[in-house]
Amino acid sequence: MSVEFSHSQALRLLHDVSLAQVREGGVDLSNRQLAILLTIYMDLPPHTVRGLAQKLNVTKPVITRALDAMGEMDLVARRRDPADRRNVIVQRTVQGALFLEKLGDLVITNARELHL
Amino acid sequence: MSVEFSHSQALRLLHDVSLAQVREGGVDLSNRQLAILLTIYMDLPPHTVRGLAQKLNVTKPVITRALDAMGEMDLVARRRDPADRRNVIVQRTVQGALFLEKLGDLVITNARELHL
DNA sequence: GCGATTCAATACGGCTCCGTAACGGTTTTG
DNA sequence: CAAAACCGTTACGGAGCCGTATTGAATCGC
Repeated sequence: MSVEFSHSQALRLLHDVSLAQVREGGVDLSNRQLAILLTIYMDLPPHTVRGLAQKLNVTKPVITRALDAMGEMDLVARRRDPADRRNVIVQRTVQGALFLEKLGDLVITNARELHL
Repeated sequence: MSVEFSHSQALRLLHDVSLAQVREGGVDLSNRQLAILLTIYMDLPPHTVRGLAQKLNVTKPVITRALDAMGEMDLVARRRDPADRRNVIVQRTVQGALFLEKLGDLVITNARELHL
């Protein structure tokens, strides 16, 4: 992308990416779910429910429910921490990695089309 | 942004933007609502319910409900088309423009921090 | 060892959104 | 000037997420 990156170019990029996702009609994540998913995949593990809740500034049930929903879609997996069995370790999945790969490609493709 | 724009940089940008929005705790739009809002503000008017439904590949009630929700937040406004009173013209609002301005700034700020 | 603490999950009532179908109001058609 | 077509909205039952409060399991502190 060029160094100059205008306001309307930023919004156009968001528009094109979100529009492509809506039109595709596939997985429809909320903003919260996306933020959780991206945090799991982009930040250093390990990820616990409590840790994610603090990072996102939301309550723990929000994380639990989001993991329920995304676990159902095989985007993330849960595992008990053997060292401290109170904790739950959130892990990546092949399905989740594929989804984010596709999402990243979508951003790059649309950015290129905008000559950014 | 540089011409080279890696996969992980794209996801990192999305992560930072969505995380900032979640942590902020303000308006929480679904992906569909965001796509509708950005279409209204980025594409050429006039915008009708039917036109938006076709553009986004969703049913009309989805648009009606999204306009209800975003109208309640003063992000968009509705007006009957005087020429053909069956149509509803969807219009921008000051509040909506401010929201998108803030969103665009968020993208640009995070892009700069990633040295894109 | 035993109470206090911490963890994730669950219960609960409420709200929003979903898709399908039906509905009134408006315009076009023949 | 009726019949058909079109537009946006509403009705309906179902599903998902919300925040708050509570639960059960595991660990810590004394």
